[in-house]
Amino acid sequence: MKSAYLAEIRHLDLFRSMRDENFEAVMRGAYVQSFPPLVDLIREGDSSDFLHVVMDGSVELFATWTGKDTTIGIVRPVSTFILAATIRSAPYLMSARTLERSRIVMLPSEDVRSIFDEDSGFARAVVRELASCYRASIKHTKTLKLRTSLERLANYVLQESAARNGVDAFLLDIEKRKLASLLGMTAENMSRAIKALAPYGVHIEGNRVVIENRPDLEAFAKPTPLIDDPAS
Amino acid sequence: MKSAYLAEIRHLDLFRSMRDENFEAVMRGAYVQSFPPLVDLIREGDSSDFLHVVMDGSVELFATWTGKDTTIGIVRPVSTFILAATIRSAPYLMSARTLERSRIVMLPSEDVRSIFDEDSGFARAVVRELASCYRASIKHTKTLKLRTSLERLANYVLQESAARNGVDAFLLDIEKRKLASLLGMTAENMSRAIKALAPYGVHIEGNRVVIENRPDLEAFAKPTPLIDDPAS
DNA sequence: CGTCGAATTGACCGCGATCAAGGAAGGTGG
DNA sequence: CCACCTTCCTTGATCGCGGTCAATTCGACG
Repeated sequence: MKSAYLAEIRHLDLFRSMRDENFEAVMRGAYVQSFPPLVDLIREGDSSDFLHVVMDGSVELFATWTGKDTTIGIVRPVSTFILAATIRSAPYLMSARTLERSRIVMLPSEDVRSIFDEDSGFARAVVRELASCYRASIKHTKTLKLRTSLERLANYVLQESAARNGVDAFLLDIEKRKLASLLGMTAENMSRAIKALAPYGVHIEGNRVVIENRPDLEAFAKPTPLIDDPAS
Repeated sequence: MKSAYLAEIRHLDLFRSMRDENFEAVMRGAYVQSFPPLVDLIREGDSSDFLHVVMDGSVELFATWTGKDTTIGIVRPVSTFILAATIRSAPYLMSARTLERSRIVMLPSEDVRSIFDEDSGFARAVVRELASCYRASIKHTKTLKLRTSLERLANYVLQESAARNGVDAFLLDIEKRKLASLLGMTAENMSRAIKALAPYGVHIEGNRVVIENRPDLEAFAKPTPLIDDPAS
């Protein structure tokens, strides 16, 4: 594996505080693979053979039931996914597919579990990571159950802006239909929601988002750190 | 604190594998308190001062936004709640209130965190617990986004039956309006959903549930372990 | 260009929310 | 012991958000 990747992975919260020897051990069994867009990486129900790390590109996590499917999240570099299944040796609850050409590092789950058992620094990092994932999932539940689709979209726009240091204009980095699914609505309804947001000072054309009246938008969206702050 | 409580807590997955000295240390700062029904134990946004353990009674976890509120989960003896906030020293994402007269053990968060830092057995137990919470939350998201309210109710009935060794008749241990909120619907809609379930072989009168035709119910509910199995 | 998938738009429908009223059950006090 | 009250549950009528179906339009790419 390229040493540039090794360094990047080493700097992830998850791997930063583990001992050198253990990091090297877990990386010995790792391999990198490059995938075209729309490749299924894992399927829900499968057993967890690898912990995945996204180095480049992006990966969609989604779930399926009786033919329908819904987007649960998007994973961007550099971060891991399906850590919980790896730790619990349990079947994946979500499927994953690449959205664009992506480079993925795969760490054998068994290696991760055995290092986890003997490196307390790593174990603590895993705890922090899982606590974050759990809290993110609770926030997702809250926005789904407490807000209308229009409110969810408005808060999404504010979140994306905040993630870019509060700029008022930016590009959506996700297909609208994926965003619709993530926010729990249909693609058609997303189109209408985008129009319906204009009176509150947001204009979206193609993938270009412009916030023209932030006070109005915030008055409508009523964001709260207890739902919308990705940290905390 | 009564030693009976100590023994029960000691047998929780979370505390089972920590060293004796550490268990005693974290229990020294603990205290037990008995609450009447409908007492607010914590409020979302507050900082996490205590890890709570429900010994008797039941506790509702719920979240609020702009006046509305929704039930996220019900905690029954013997288990803990808001572990993630404790570990991350982050504000609570959910509020908690007693549903009935309840006995709660409260462990100072700071003690939990410091033991967590030095007892790797405990740290691993925390990881397993958090991974479970996270996976449960994902399952909740999946049922919300992929199913209609009637399907959610049907699967809830099957889950409760399974939790009682598959009996065909049992009592709801939660108010219908709470159940409605948990499943993401209104109390009125719950009443109608209960009626609508009768053709599939389920009859609910008061808090008495009777499954009269399990094959029909299962054919309609289409349960899957990837959403409905509380373990895994 | 031509093609294919995404996005948009319109028309319609239905699930579930809301509003309003009535009934059942359980607890309390006279 | 019973009248009363509170609380939850139920039922009916109506509304609207969001889903579905269908038909264009847009846009990226070969």
